[in-house]
Amino acid sequence: MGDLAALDPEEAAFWRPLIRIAIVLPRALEDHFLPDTGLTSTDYGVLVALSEAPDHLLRISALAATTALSLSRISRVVDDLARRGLVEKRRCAEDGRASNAVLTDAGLVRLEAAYPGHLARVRAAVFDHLSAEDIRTAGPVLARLAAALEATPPTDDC
Amino acid sequence: MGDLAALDPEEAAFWRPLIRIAIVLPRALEDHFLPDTGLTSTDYGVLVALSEAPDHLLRISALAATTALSLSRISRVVDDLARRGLVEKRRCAEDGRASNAVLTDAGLVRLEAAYPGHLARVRAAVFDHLSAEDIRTAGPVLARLAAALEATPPTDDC
DNA sequence: TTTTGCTGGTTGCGCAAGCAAGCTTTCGGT
DNA sequence: ACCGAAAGCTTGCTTGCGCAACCAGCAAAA
Repeated sequence: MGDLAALDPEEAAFWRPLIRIAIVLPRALEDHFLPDTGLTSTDYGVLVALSEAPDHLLRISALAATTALSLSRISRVVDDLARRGLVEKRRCAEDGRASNAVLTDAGLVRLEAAYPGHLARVRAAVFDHLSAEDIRTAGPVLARLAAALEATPPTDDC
Repeated sequence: MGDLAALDPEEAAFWRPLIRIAIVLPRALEDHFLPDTGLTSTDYGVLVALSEAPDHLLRISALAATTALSLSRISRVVDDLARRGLVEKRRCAEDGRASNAVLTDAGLVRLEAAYPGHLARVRAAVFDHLSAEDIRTAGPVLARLAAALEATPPTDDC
């Protein structure tokens, strides 16, 4: 939703599409997740994060950070995935407060089954509409922006 | 959340930051809305849409489209804004089924009060971290992508 | 003019998600 | 060894949101 007046035209031409994408893209992908795979996009994100972790194992809190979800939400999502057998929840040996989530074989199978369809959706939604040149030029800019957003939390001044 | 394996490196370097931004950016902005302005970012979006419309007036359904929200959601949001006096809801004269939402003076005042703070947040979150060059090169790519996303709804094939 | 169907919007309900408070385990200081 | 504080979740409650079912007004056919 725009401000525009006080952004110069080039900023506005960057900003407008950006928030629009941020709003529309996730929904566009999400819509097909449950029907196609029996997984929420959140579920999928958790499974992906685990699949990329050493030993397919992550702390609950690490999972919250990498998925950008709250601790409370992750707690419930992991419980749910555990009940469905896609993940196992283990009390951490060296710290009795902590828990680890581990990807089960069933979870990996499920993830691999979901992957191709998801990839096809991503291509259809995004890459089919952009040239290689587009991707090469905009990629680094997006990377810088993403990095900046990750770093913001500390003491947000005015 | 990533796929990566089957995306080539440049695609992955575009995709990864993009979904991350789509997830993190809206939350980063949203967090300050309510405390700062007494408005949800959704409320704000509705007020902006009205402020840009001729006569500060839009059909409920048009509002749903421009804010990318469901009809049911918009219906409730507008009711709420109306109860708070920021918007007026009028039965449409030439079509008895339809309703129009009109921005009230109080609504405009509220919007103008919220604007500078929001703009500052946007600058702090986004533009402070990007060069003019970044904005100029990535803007058109984002515009193309946004346009493609708007156009997708009709019969999503494989 | 009545009936059938469509369009615009609203309401009932369920789900995802966050916040705040709570519980347990650990750690640092004494 | 003990006590207070902090870390790492978990649980209760509230909110934002969409879907599906619904109702009212219009429109086209009968």
